[in-house]
Amino acid sequence: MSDLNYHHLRYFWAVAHDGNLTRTAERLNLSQSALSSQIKQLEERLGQTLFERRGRALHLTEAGRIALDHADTIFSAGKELLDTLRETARPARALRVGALSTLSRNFQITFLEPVLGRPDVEVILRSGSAAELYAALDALNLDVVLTNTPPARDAISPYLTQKLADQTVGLFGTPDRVRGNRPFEDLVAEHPLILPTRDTQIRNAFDTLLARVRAKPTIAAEVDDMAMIRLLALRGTGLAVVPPIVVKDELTRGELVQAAMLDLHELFYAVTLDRRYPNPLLTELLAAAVR
Amino acid sequence: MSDLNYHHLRYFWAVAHDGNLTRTAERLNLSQSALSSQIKQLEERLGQTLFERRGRALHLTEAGRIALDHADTIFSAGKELLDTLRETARPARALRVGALSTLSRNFQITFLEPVLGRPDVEVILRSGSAAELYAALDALNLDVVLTNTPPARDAISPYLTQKLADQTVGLFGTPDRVRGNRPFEDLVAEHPLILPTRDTQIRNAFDTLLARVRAKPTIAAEVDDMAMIRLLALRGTGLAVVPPIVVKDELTRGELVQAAMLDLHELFYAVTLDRRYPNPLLTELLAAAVR
DNA sequence: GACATTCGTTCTTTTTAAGTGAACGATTTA
DNA sequence: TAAATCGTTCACTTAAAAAGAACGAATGTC
Repeated sequence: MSDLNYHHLRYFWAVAHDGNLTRTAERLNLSQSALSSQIKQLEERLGQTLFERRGRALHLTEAGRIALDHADTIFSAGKELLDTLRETARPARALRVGALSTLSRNFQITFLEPVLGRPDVEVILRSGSAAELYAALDALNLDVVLTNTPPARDAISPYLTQKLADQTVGLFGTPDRVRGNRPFEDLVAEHPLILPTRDTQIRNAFDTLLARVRAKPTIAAEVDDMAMIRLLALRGTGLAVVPPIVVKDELTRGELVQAAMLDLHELFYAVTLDRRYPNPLLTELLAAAVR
Repeated sequence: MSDLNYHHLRYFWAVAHDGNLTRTAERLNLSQSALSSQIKQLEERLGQTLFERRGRALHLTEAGRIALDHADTIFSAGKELLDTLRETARPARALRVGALSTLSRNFQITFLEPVLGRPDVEVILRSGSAAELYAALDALNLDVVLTNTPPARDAISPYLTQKLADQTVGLFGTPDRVRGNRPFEDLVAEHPLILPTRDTQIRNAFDTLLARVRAKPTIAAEVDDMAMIRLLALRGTGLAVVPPIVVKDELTRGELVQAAMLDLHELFYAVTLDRRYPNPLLTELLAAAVR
């Protein structure tokens, strides 16, 4: 049975990360001597010096580096224990969701529906750019990021990406603009288009489709916000290139109609960190989304 | 900064694994009340009960299970820290090698050469059957297992297998037995053979070769020990089917000569566990072996 | 080079946490 | 039903953590 003193190890860990004993002591509201003597005791217990005293500075020895690696493991697990129990203990359990600013609100609502309105669940929704959202996910400030552009996949990626939905993309416009059943080529030749901006998968696929039929349409707008695309279509600016969920309500009310369905798909993803103890609410939502 | 008390957590961890507070106290040479009051303090710090008191027994709550999982992580990292530093601190650093009993000693020496004779390195060599060696590897009593038969590969295998050498197999005999340049079919028809036992890759491949030339040789011996094959060849019992490294010295001294080289290969492997902090000596050896 | 400042270490004393043993209540066992 | 067992609480004792002063060595400034 180990009799490592974890209290001493934590002081070592704090000093090792800071590199200066006096400053660490101030930060922890301790005297220098408390730190100094307890790190010394740890060194005696381990049978090796962890710091090389060069001048007034402390430099990690090889043994110190080994100890620091293990201490990182130990104290991050300790932090995660506190965080997890803090959440478990809350009367209202929290689910923190980040969504790309440009992502359909209807889609977000549909995804969150299983937990919305429950008295024991607090949903915290944040929107932002991909970079902002992934930073927050990394900092454990978000449980999940909803996006239509998954992060790059490589061997060292800390992310888990789950596909939630696959929406066929269509052309939509006001009833006066959309008459009868017209071929795609004619539609894009006749009507100005309201397109997503270039850095989206829909846009890329759409441009490919245009190239294939050698079309050179008038582009009325390029917008990075689905809600704005919807509003522009509603005021008659042109035909919108979006998944139907974006304009669901307007379709129901007959304010917008479908001009054509395209052989294009927008995919929706949930991106999470591979956490040892994932938020149970999230597990629940992801399970519901794939049914 | 976390202010979790790891000393309290360790007591909780010990009781949780044992399931009985009194027995745990005895084992740790403490009073019951020391355990009871410190676990109570931990519960207060965490804001949740970790044990449900049913009758006189303690049962883990959900929070208790979460805490136990994290504690397992924490204290196994703590143990590994102690183990690692204990090894690092030894004046003679240890490398524990297991080798299949039947494996060429010359090969073993060649592999270990970079660390043999160094004053700061102690090499511990064990031989045994595959099953014995893998059990010792699993129990962390060995750093590496040298073998000519790698373990089965599957997704949950804890082993890392590295190929070290690829030796072409030949026929070897005493000079009086080996005259001129004879075809393989003639050699095996004329001379009794000294073969590895059936459960080896060499033997399997050799039997296939025999079948291909429709040969029915006289088998003088089937041996599971390379050193014994060498001795039998030396005393003129027949032609030995082995990689040259097995009879390296005898070839140099002219006590044995090569009758033929075969289109057969014996592979040598190093098998290790995927450890977070591998023995540096081993890392060094494996790097040298592939150069 | 002289002097001032800064950093970490050591020592003694004070404060806080860990541990003991007795008493007790609740549960289990025979 | 009585005895045994288990965990909890309390008052007290022991051990560990922490403070503050003194000090030596290194670093920085003029």
